[in-house]
Amino acid sequence: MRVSLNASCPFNLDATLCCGQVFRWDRHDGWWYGVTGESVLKIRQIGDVLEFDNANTDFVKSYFGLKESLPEILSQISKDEHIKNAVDAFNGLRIIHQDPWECLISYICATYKNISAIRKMLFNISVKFGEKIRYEKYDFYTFPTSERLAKANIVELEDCGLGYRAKHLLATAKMVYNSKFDFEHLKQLSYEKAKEKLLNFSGVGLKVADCALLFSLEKFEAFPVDVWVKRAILKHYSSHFTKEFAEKISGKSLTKPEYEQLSFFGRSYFGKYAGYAQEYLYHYERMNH
DNA sequence: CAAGTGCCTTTATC
DNA sequence: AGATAAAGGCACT
Repeated sequence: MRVSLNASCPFNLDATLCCGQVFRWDRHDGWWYGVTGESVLKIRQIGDVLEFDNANTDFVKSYFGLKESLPEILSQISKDEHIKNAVDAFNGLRIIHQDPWECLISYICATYKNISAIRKMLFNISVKFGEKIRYEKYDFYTFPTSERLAKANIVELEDCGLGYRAKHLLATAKMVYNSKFDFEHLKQLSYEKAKEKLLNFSGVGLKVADCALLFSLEKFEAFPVDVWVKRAILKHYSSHFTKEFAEKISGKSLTKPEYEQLSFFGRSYFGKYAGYAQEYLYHYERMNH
């Protein structure tokens, strides 16, 4: 399948898959392979042409956020020179519409880990608890269902390299499975209400909730603040805070009120697409630190 | 090479 | 309410 992207629909597949929002995509021979739902999606971008196999066009457009008007979003968040530089560097980076269950579990695993470690944990979980799919010459695994993870035992999960995250993952899987939790319903709630619901899960604090809201529940005002975003804010937006506050939060992890303050700054300064600004700042900071 | 640091933080306990 | 310590393990220096 081929789709031509016109000038009003900028897209950068590599940046979108490399910027650390998703963890289960791999590149082989110039093509990206990832499991979405029950099947493997194979995709590459040559110039303004998107080529893919094993998926329909509507799904691809919706998964990669191609239905949002990126030029409109980028013009809304381009409030200053620094964000404009980040946007220019990675123009076409889009927020992926991930599966909410997989996204929540991924970011529970992500606490206090780096991206390569997160990828390993999620790979291990998928191999052990997911279904194998053979596609071309590679093996892939579906992301395990809440039922499968709810029925796992804690040692099996720890063996996936999860450490203390194993108990949070298990507790959340049990809550989701036993209550038949409806993630789709969260999309209809306000950012605040949906966040409140997510915070009830074990292993889900402000940062993890913001990631799930932004990357899978279409709450584009969510502004997750991790160490990289904190650094970017201190470097380029410190004038929005007192000198004492900036000094206090540098070089240590954030307390709850400190997190709230930074995240609130992001939402009010960048507006309703603050999450896009966050992702450009995050990626730009990581690539240029 | 050993040891230290950092990692897309949350929770339990004061 | 708000601060503090503890919680895998691995990659990188």
